Amino acid sequence: MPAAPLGGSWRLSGRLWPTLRDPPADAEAVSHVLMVRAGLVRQLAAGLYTVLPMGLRVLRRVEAIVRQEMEAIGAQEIVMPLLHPAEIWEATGRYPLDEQFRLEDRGGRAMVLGMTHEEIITWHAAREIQSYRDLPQSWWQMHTKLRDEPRPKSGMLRVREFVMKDSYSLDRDEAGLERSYAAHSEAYARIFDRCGIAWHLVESDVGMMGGLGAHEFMAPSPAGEDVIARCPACDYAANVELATSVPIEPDFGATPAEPEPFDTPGIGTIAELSAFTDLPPARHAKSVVVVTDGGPVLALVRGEHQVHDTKLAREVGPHRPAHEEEIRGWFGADPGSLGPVGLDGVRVVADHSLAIGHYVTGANRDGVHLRGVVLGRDFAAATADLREVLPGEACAGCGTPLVLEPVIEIGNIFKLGTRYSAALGAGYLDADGHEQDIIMGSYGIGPARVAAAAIEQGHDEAGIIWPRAIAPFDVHLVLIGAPGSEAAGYADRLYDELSERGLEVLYDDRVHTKPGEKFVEAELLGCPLRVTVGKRTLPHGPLEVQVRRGREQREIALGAAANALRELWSSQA
RNA sequence: CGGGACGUGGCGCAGGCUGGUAGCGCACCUGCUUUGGGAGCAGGGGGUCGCCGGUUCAAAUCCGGCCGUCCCGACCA
Repeated sequence: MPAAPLGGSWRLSGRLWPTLRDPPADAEAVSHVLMVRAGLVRQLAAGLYTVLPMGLRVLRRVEAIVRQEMEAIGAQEIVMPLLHPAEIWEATGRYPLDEQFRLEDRGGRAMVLGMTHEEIITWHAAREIQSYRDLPQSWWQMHTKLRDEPRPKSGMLRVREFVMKDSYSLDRDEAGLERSYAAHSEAYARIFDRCGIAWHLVESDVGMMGGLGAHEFMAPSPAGEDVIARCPACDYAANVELATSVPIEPDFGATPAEPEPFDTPGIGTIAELSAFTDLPPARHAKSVVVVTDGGPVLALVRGEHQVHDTKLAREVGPHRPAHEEEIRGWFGADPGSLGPVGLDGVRVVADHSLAIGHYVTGANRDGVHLRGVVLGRDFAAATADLREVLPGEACAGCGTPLVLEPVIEIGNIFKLGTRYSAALGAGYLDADGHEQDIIMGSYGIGPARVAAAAIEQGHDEAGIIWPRAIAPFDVHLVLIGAPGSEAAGYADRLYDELSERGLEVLYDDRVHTKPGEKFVEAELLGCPLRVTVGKRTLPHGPLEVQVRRGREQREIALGAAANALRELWSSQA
């Protein structure tokens, strides 16, 4: 049987299916171009898309797979409002988030459009869950989220309004959370496998969700906004926001007894400095100045590394880059000659890698640097993981060089713990009669992103190549011949026979469309099999079949053609 | 939010410097021909040139402001 039969078969004539010959001017991402050209979606405004009938079929198939796998782990489907009273969000401190759409009702009551539903789920849990006997629970919905994104982009990959499958687990204790978390993780793995998408499970930052830990499901694609570091040998994989590695150590030579100043006229960047000193970038320490609520912070990484903002934020909290005037005031020098030695009133945080070796740093005097600077001896600093992993650095687990690759985030899972239940009073009485906070988890999938990722991973110059499970149709049947012709009669019968065998068929029975146009549009849409029925091969056959992936031509005998097509369909990815 | 680009029939674009009654391709309508890879010929319909203001006898074109969309950097299904 088809993976997710849903919409039934269609005759194409009279349907809304507007395809475009040219790529839209404002589309860049492959999935964006193809979704618009193939008549799946139309843009209303930045980050807002209308899903057309053909696109909706794809989403429905993804959703059906998600729904089956949610049912399979015992999660229960509900639907929550999109419009929320603001005070629920105030209770968890997330009301001021920039992504929140805010509005008032006619009575002046502050409301928000839901960007996610942790608060609402927890609010209900606080009322419906009384006893440890009521736990565990998993509740989920397939519903719209609204986010005032700073920058919608790449078509359906980053939008302001989208449907999310979001589920929430409620448990008595952390062991229960671990079970719910694992159940969701395994369900997600099945979902993405069934959708025919290549993916990696990676460790991730908890971000705005907060909580105890998180993972993301990442689909490799050049169009991706995230980057993961992955070990080809063991199973280590993490978002670069979190990834660690063993850096490649330079040869430090002997450590000088004390820092030695030297003139570096006009030197500003690590590259210039490295050329000037004839030492590799790894022998230098890079100074990055940010401003936090608690004042200026100097972040130090080795010259070949970049400070990763999320990592720095975990250490020092929210921050912004310092202005040049501020830097002059604190350091007495311009950016380019900054360093940690002899600093007063500036907190210094160094990457772990600086604990070994001695380094060239700025001397906090314009045009002067120090060589032989040693952490702990010449300056004091906390060490932390601040740097972004570089490709080729060793996996901390097994030593194999890591690979970095761009990815699309298609799903995520969070161990929330008690952050929301504590804030909203969602507790239960345990077996001893003690009040406990519910331990929560939250789990999201964006079906439209799954579809977009499938296109990013499956396309050629002619158009989309859908994985069979989420293609809009299983078979694209192209009739070449007028109504009443022998070809039309045969195509009508084949349409019925294929449909009876559980295949969903798009029957291109349009009368005023040229054969060439039908072929081109079929390849643009990208269903797994295209069958052509025309007088060229009738009445004796064979049927011409094109396998979309690779555009390979096959011939199928007329007798038992429907069964043969079903077999061929079953063999597709 | 910082930086860049672009807004001209449904779609893709030209015109703009050098102001003078808006053009091309596709799509659409009618007719004939055509019917296996986005058909041919003929005829036809459709645009306050993003908006507001300014300069000018005259503005798609020059100037100013605003709005919108996309791309690059800081944020997330």
